[in-house]
Amino acid sequence: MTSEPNLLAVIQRQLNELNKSEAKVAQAILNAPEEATRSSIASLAAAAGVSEPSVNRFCKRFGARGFPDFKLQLATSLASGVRYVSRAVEFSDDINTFPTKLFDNAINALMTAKEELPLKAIARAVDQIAQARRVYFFGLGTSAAVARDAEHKFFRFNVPVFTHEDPLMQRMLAASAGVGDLFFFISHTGRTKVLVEVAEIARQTEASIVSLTAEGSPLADQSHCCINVKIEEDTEQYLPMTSRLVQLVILDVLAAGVTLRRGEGFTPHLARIKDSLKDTRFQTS
Amino acid sequence: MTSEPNLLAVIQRQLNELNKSEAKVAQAILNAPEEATRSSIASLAAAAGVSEPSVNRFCKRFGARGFPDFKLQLATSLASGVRYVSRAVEFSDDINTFPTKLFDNAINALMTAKEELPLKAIARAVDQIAQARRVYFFGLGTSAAVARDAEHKFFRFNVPVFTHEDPLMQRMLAASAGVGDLFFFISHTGRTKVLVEVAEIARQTEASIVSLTAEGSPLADQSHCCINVKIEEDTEQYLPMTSRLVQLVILDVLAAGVTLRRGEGFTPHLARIKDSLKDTRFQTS
DNA sequence: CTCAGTATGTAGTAAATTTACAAATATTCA
DNA sequence: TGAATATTTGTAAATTTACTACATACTGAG
Repeated sequence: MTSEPNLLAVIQRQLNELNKSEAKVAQAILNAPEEATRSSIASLAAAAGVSEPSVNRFCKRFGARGFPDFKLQLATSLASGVRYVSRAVEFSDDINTFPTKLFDNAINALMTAKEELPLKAIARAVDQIAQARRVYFFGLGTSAAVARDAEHKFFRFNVPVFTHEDPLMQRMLAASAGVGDLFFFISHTGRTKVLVEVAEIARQTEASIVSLTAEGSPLADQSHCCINVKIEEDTEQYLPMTSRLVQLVILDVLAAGVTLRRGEGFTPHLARIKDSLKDTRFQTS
Repeated sequence: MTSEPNLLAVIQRQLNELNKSEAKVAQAILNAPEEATRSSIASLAAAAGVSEPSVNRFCKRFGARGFPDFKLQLATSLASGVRYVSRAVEFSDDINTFPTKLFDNAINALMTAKEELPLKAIARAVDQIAQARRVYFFGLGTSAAVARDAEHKFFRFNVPVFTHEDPLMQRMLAASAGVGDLFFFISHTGRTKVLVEVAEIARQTEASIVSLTAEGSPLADQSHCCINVKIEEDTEQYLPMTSRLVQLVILDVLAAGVTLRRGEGFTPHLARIKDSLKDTRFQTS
C-alpha cells in the first residue's frame, strides 16, 4: 500500500515541477477539492481549461491508476477532516473560518514534519543529552519560549538544565564551558546573529553543540549535530506559528528518548516529581 | 449533505431488512470494503454473485446517486473510521516507533480540539483583548512557557503585553490593576493554588479576567471568560505534552482574531516589526 | 392455481475513461 | 540563429463502465 497520507500536500509541494497544463489541473483541484471528487474527468478538464487526457496524465503522475482511482485517493485524503494545504488567513475571514484554518495549518505542519523526521540526528541528540553533565537551552524571541518549555520538560528527567534569554549570560556561559556541557540552540532561521555568535564561542570549548534549526544555516554550521526542521513558513504571515509547534514536539521526542534510555527504573523518579506538585493544587472535588 | 459517519455500520444494521440480492451485495462489501472502493460495478456484482443493476439499486437504497457516488462515500467513511488512536510510548519502543507515536498524539490532540472549538468564548476573548489597555499573560511551570510565547506574539500586535513567572510579581500586579487591564491566565488543570489566588486578587479590581483552562476548575470560576480546552492527557505520562500545543494554537487564533479586528490598515505595522529584525540576521547567501 | 406485486436479470444505450497518435511547443546543439 | 530532437498537449477513436428500460422470475394472497 503506497497510499500517501495527504494527497493535497503532495500536489501543493510539487506545484513548481509540473508543466503548464498539469499545473492548471493542480490549481483547479486545490481550489475546490471536494468538488473535484464529485466531478467527471470532462468537467474537471473544463474547469482547469485543459483537455481530458491532460487530467488523466496528471492523475497517473501522482501514482493513481487513472482518474477514478485518483478521485478515490483524494476523497480519502479529504475525509480525515483536515485541509492539507496551508491556507493563509484573509481579511475576509470571520470567527467561523479562521480558527479552523489555523488549526489545519498546525496539523498540516506536524504531519509533514512527521513524514520526514531526521531520525539519525534525533538519535544522536538523545545520546548527547543523556551523556551530558549540563544542558543549556538557548533561543531568542519566540524560540526563547520553546527553550523555556524544554527546560521545564528536561528538568524532570534529572538532567541539569538551564535556560537564559539574555544574550550576555549566554555568551558568558558559552565561554566558560567545558567537557560534559551541552549547548542546545533553538532557532527557526538559524541566522540570528547574536545566537550564532554564542555558538561560535561555545565551539571553541570542549562542549557539545546541538541545534534545532534549518539545515545549511550559519547556526547549523557551528553544530556537532543539527536536527533539521524544514517548515515552509508562509512569509506573508508575520509570525513563525507552525515551526515552533514542530520544535516543541521534537523536544518531546528527545525527552522521551532520554527517558527510554534511562530504562524502566527511572519511572519512580518521575512519579516523585509529580507527587511533589500535588500540594500546590486544589484537589478535584 | 447527510453523509453518515460510518457507512459500514449502517449497512450492517440494515442487513436483515434487505432482500436477497441486496444482502449478497452487502455481504460482499462488508467482507472487503477497501476492495469494493476500488472495483468496478461489474466486478463487485460478480463477487456478490448478482447482476450489475442489483448493485446499482443497492447503492441508491443507501442514499447514493449511483455506484461511483457510493464508492466515494464508502472510501470517505473508511478513511475517517481509521481515526488516530492516541498511543502511549512503551519501554519496548525504539527510535523508529516512539517519535511517530508522539507526533500522532500531537496531531490527534489538535484534530480533537479543532472539532470542539469554543468559538463563542474565543470571540469574546478577542473582543476583550482588542479593547484592553494592558494585557498580562500569567502561567506557571509549563504554562509559563506558553505565556512567554503569547507575549512575543501579541507584542507584535501593538498590544501592551506583560508576562511574569514570579507569583509575587503576579500578585502585586493583580492587586494594583484597574479598568482596562486584562489578566489572561493559562493553566492546564486550573487548580494551581498560587495562580488561582492571583486570579482571586485580580477579581477584586476592575480588571477583566480571561483564562485558558479546564471548564469548571477553580481558575475558570474566577474568570469573566473561560476558553475551555478539554484534553484528556494520559495521566500515566508525566508531562502535559499535548495540552500546551493546543493552548499555543488557540493563542495563535486569538492573535489572528485581534489582527482581523484591526483591519487591513494594520498590516504595515507588522511589516515594520519584521523589517526591524532584518539587521539581526545573517542574510541568506 | 392465478393474479398482483415485488425482485432480479438481460440487453441495449449513454456516459465516462483511456489509448493511440498527431500537432504544437519547447529545448538542444551546431 | 535554425535545424533536429524531445517534450508537451490535444484530437479522435476505442474501450470500459455505469445506467435505463424492459422482460422474466419469483413470492404470497385470495
